[in-house]
Amino acid sequence: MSSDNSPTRIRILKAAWELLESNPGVAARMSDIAKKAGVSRQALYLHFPNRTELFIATTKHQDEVFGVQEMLGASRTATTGLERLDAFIEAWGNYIPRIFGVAKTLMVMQATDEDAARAWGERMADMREGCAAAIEALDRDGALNLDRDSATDLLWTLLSIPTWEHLTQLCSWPQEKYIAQITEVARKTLVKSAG
Amino acid sequence: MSSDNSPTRIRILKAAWELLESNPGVAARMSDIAKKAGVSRQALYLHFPNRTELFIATTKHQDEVFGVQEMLGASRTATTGLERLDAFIEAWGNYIPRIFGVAKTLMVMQATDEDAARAWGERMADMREGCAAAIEALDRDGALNLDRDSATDLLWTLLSIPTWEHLTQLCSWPQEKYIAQITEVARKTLVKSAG
DNA sequence: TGCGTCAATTTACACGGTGTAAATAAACCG
DNA sequence: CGGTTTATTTACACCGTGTAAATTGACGCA
Repeated sequence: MSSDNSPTRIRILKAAWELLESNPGVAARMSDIAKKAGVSRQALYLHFPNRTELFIATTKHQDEVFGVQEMLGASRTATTGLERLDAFIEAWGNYIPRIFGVAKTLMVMQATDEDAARAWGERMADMREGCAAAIEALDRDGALNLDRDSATDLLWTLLSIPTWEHLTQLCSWPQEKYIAQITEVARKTLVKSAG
Repeated sequence: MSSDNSPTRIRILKAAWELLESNPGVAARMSDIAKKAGVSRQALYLHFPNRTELFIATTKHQDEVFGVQEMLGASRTATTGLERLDAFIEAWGNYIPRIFGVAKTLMVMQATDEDAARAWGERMADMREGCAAAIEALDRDGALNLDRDSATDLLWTLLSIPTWEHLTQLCSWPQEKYIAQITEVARKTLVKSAG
């Protein structure tokens, strides 16, 4: 899926990735990334048109390495809607911490950079598809408490990265507590007469 | 509460405020603010040490003008815990759109600027107090479903600005729907056997 | 050996935005 | 009138991004 697999390109992506991860949202400078990749600053521009595109490429590379598609696809094998909801929350919820560093950076850049906003928007739209599918499964079971759109929006928000950040970083909830509580909230608000 | 009330200082704050509001998160440049305030760029530095402090002062000024304290205090007059929860959600939830422009800017700057992070953190800590008070009232009624801390964290997250932004901006929920649904979620997850 | 080419390096520079500094002007007040 | 405050103008240092150009080194190939 990547247009170029030259080893230095990969080295650069890895360097960017590590820097963003160690300092989420702060958006490392080009010179930092270059140094970490063992490459001159100008060399970065041989592989990426600008800083924003480098970061976008970093997220895409990350998705490739981790295989988001397969991961989220797993939840599709669940039989009942409720099982599927749980599986999706667990799959996505446990994926967030792995991508948080890069994701946060792109989220922050979104405010000032149109390309970053577009890239981030697409990524979140993909995620919403997963929410919609889980909600649909619930609805087919006749277990949905709300209209589909509202339910999808709500689940989408519950599973958003800022929500994860708020609970695990600001409130210092351990990851397991986050998963457990979000699952609880989702069930109580979305599933008909369920605890 | 403000240390200086010179008319130009106020004009500058108002200009910054309007600019941030019309373009949330993008962080207007000093020259833009100066132009809007009808003042030279350098004059800004006579009133504020730097850009970050100007924005921090802008939020404080805003809180003064709007009177957050009184607004949130109103929810304290409710008798039962449930009424109080509802009142708090409505008060704060309807306050968010008024401050969103400036708030978002500070949130974005938080990532790169320590002073902004500190100021924003304090503001959010204040808000958490309100959540804690509402939860406490619920608990006194014996109507709380969770331990106090977890419940407070959850309500705090539910009422966070990113959550509001996600639902009203990304999902284009009207403000009333936001209030109604958040109230619903809060009740279902926090209040013992309530719909 | 020599040529072309590709990747990367070095050096230099333009641009935009922040913040500092200094000299000047205008308004106000005693 | 002189002093103080407030703001203005101009200039500049600094930093980070992105563009450009000249240079080097390695590789394959005839």
